[in-house]
Amino acid sequence: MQPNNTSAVICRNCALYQTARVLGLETPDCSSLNRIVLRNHPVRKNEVLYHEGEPFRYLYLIHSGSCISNATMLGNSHRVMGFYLPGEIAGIENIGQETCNHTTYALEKGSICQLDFAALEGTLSENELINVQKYLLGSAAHHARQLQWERSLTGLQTAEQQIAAFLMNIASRLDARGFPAHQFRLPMSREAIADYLGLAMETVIRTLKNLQSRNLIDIKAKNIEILDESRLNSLLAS
Amino acid sequence: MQPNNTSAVICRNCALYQTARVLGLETPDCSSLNRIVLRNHPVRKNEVLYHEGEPFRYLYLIHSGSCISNATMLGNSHRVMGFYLPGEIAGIENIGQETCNHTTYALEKGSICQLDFAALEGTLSENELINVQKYLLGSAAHHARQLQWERSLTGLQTAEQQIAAFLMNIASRLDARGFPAHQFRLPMSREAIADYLGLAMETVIRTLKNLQSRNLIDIKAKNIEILDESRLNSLLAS
DNA sequence: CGAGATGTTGACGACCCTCAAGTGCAGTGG
DNA sequence: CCACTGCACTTGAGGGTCGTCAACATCTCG
Repeated sequence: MQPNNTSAVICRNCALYQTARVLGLETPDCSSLNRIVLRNHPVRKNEVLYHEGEPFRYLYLIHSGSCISNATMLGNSHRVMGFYLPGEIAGIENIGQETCNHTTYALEKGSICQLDFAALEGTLSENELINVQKYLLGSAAHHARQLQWERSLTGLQTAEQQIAAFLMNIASRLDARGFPAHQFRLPMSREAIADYLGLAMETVIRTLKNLQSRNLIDIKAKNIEILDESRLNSLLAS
Repeated sequence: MQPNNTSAVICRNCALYQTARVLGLETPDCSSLNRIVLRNHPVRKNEVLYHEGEPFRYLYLIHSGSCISNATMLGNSHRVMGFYLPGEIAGIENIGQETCNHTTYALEKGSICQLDFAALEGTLSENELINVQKYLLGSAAHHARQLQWERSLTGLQTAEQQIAAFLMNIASRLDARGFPAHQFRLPMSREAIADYLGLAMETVIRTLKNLQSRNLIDIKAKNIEILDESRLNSLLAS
């Protein structure tokens, strides 16, 4: 068997690598987590990670690809609750309750790590458990800050500001994991963006086109390039 | 000194009581937390718990009264980020970073418990620490779910739906801590509600008045009574 | 009691949603 | 290779909701 260099490199982009480091492992191959981690598992487009209402047990660390979360609202309508990009942890908001309250599935082909959260306690030493919990607590708090910031953007602002904020948000999250932040692919449909932001799909399209005509961004289908980050940012300062 | 019955009773309404239980204490007086907890500390109206940018160290468990969080946005404008009601934990979203990113102050006279988060690790036994971390992780995840739900309400809906959702949200949070959920006081100003929801203050006022004229709620100044919960809920199912 | 903060009401206009028609593109089968 | 079908996306016209502005009322507290 050849040395596991490739997955080691991939692992650096993902939250699991951080988790491994917290465990006191210096080797990035995460070997001593193998009992509770399903590593580098491929997922197909539209493959569901977890269903709304099913018992909560696993956290999913996105290696590559991206995911979308949907939830059922009052009146049985559905709503896009969020997106997970490479390196992020899907399912962390389920901690502390019996069942999952979103349905999360892959937007494109990719790979994930599956971490058996329920088995953490029985598997790790007390010291290891403290470190993993500390790490997850930090991640959950980070997630909450992220949501708080996003919540503060919706409603008050114009559609243009919301779209700009959405793009900057995706860019900064990609940047945080070492991916190119000025040229990337929006894996979700225009409709999903609209649903997520609470706008009409037509407004999303018109606004993107308008930003393009002013040379702030360049879009071709799902591929986006941020041409003038500072002007895009200054749109948010109202 | 007389037995500490009153604060023991108060303590049942607050997150600290839960924290004490996780620590394995059967007595609700939280006595063995005293080294890291400042208990039942009175706060005046407008008294600041923590400032944006100052080092993060404490969690604040609201005994009585309520708090509001503000944050500085791009362009030095300010925005209401959230409210904390009795029994909730202010500051939990700061975990994992060096500094606080909101300014949080009391909306009215009340009392709080201050928990020295930084000193948790050195003070508690490994087993106790695991339990406290587990509890805080659950609280942070709960907070994230709450924010996710709130985020999903803003933007898509009409002003009326947002106001209705806001009222139901406050009511359910009060209900969760054993307070009356159909008749309560809105401790924050109309302007703060508007800012929080991303609406104009005038819209908040007009919408509340409209709900009142349809006998869904009754308002006198800051005192609100929910007259028809089911119809109020059905507004959300669009 | 007076002054500033907070809350209320009305008129008008902009932004964005709705509805509807049309375009481009991917996958399928002939 | 080309129609065909379905879906995502695009574009246009019209109307409703809510923000802005301004005047006024009420509350709070020294």
